[in-house]
Amino acid sequence: MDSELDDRKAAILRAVVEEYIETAQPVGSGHVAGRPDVPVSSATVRNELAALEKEGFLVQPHTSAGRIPTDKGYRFFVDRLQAGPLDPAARQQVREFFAKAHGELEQMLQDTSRLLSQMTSYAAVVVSPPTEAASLRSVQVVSLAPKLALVVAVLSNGSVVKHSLELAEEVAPEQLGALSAHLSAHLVGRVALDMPVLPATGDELLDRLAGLATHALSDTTGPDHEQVFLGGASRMASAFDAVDTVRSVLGALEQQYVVVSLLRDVLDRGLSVAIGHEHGLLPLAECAVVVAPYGGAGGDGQGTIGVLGPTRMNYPQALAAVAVVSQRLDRRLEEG
Amino acid sequence: MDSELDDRKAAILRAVVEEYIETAQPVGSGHVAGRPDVPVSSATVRNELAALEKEGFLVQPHTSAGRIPTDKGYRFFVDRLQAGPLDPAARQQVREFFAKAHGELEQMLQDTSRLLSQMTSYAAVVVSPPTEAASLRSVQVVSLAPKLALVVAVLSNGSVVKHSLELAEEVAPEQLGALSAHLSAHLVGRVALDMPVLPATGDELLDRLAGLATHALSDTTGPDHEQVFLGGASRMASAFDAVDTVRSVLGALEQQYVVVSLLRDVLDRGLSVAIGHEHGLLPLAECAVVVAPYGGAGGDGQGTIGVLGPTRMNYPQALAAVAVVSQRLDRRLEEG
DNA sequence: GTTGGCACTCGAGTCTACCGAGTGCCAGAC
DNA sequence: GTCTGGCACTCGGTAGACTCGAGTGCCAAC
Repeated sequence: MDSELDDRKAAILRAVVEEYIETAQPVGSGHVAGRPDVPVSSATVRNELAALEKEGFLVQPHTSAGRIPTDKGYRFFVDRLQAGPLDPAARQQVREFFAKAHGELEQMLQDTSRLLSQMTSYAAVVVSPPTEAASLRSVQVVSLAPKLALVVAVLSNGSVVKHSLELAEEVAPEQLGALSAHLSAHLVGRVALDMPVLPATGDELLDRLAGLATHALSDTTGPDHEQVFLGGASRMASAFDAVDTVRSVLGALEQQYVVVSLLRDVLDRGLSVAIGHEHGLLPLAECAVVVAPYGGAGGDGQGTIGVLGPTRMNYPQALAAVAVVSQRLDRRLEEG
Repeated sequence: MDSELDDRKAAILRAVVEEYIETAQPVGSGHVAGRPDVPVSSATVRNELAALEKEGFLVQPHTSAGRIPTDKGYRFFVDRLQAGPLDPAARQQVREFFAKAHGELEQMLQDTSRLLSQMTSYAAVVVSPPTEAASLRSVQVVSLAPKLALVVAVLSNGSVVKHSLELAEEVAPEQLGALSAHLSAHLVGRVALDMPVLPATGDELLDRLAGLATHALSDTTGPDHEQVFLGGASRMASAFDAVDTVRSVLGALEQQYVVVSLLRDVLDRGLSVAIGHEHGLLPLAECAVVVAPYGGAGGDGQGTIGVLGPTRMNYPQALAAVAVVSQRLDRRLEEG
């Protein structure tokens, strides 16, 4: 890495990033030179700015304009960021939220995405923990129509999965009862992901239905069945002024699998922030995302939360918000 | 009503609306005079335009510009609209969609909102049928943690509702089993909305838990528990050029109860189209909505579908799309 | 009642000039 | 050497002048 910048360059770069995040205007040497941590003249700053531009940390929209950070510039800034504490008002807001948060997991995650969005004034995403790691607490098959039944399973993390079964012939309610009992006996307590082949019972119809049901269950509990809760997408409209950018960003957010794989990818690479082109998604090239995992302690699998904003987002605030919310969510899930 | 327009005025108004919907530009007398159904000179058209403006059907953005329809102008246009047939390509698209649509109700409704959005290139909303009218097919209480249980109910329309129960003391699994049986015996087959007070069993704990559970169920199956599926919200970004409008519209769409009550309100007033200020929602003042009910035949309650676009939306297309999709959805739900 | 003609209006686009924030570079000071 | 003040230069943005053209309202004539 050539990101060995001397102290002064680092201070100047940080100043430019901070100023640009605040004003959204290209930053000139004069604005930086005034600062207490940059005790040199604007001429010196200009020389340094030129050097920083040559090294790829800054760009000039055009000659005789100020500088704007590149993705690389933001990256340098974020990497040196010591996590500042969240401001007390926001802290209080989080505390109150989790004091009141009760009831269904899904509802809470949805509300959490709203909370995060409100705290940061960017869009927020909460991905539920995958159901793979959870164990089955209950399995039941319910008849809906003569040739239609529904498998309903309750998992240890409180989520409920269901899948309809289209039956080739009519099945008597008693047989569905026997099926439910058979499935319960062999599946309850097992990890949801590995659906075993059930032992034959001698009853051909029962065995066939059991096969259908286990197949259906592994369909709905397998990977790629995370739920995505998106909050505050409308705030992306204020984050960009080009209406085209807004549309492409919102379009990308509508595709849940894009969001899920983005967050997963970032975490897999050991990052907590991905800026602009660092993640490969073209429609989100002007966005940065701040992510954190949550859960996983109780063996129930990890979920992810994230904040999505423009690359010139308020990183300290976003990092602090994501950190504190993920911690609280952790604690909450451990309590059950 | 003063909307007694003679034939020529009506034809001119229709021409202006059509032209404006197509071009998004103020329409001048010259463009209208050329048409086959307006066989008069532009001077005559000008006189009529001035009259239409005085009666409130049109406005002029500024002197010496063409005319733009008002909400009242669109209303007149829509009321005289004879429902044209959907173009064959879209018809085919719908057919294919419903041929493939299988599985869960929720998934299908979500996909339907995407379909509608794609057909019209506006945002689309699907509100699930309320669970009030459905009957209970199964009730079960499952233990999640020592002091936490989950009531899970399956309804006749295939939806599954759940509600967590926070218990004051630890309850043995056998007792939850007894509770499930007790609830099943008295609730299965009943309409979800009217939860009765269960007869006393002599077991004080059981009765107390049963009370908790029925209360929880009426909580989740009562009114205001419709699910809302929103598709293609990002398309609203292209519908307006003011970024502020986009943000306020998207913000309104994020609040589900706003959407639900908007659609319900429109249907209650016997309308299938609400334009601009006709519905009272300020953030959606520049939007029009085309709605239709679906379902309700099997006694399972009516749901609603709708298309939301700018007031200058393509009404014939939207009306046709909404009509055909709601019909198909109807048929689909009757099949089960 | 309808029409062609005409004077008028006003937004949009083009061109110009100007201002000012910002740059790069250089010569001199520390 | 490194920093700094000075200076010439660049270039986007704004404001004013001008033109163009689509559109209007009105009136006299058919």
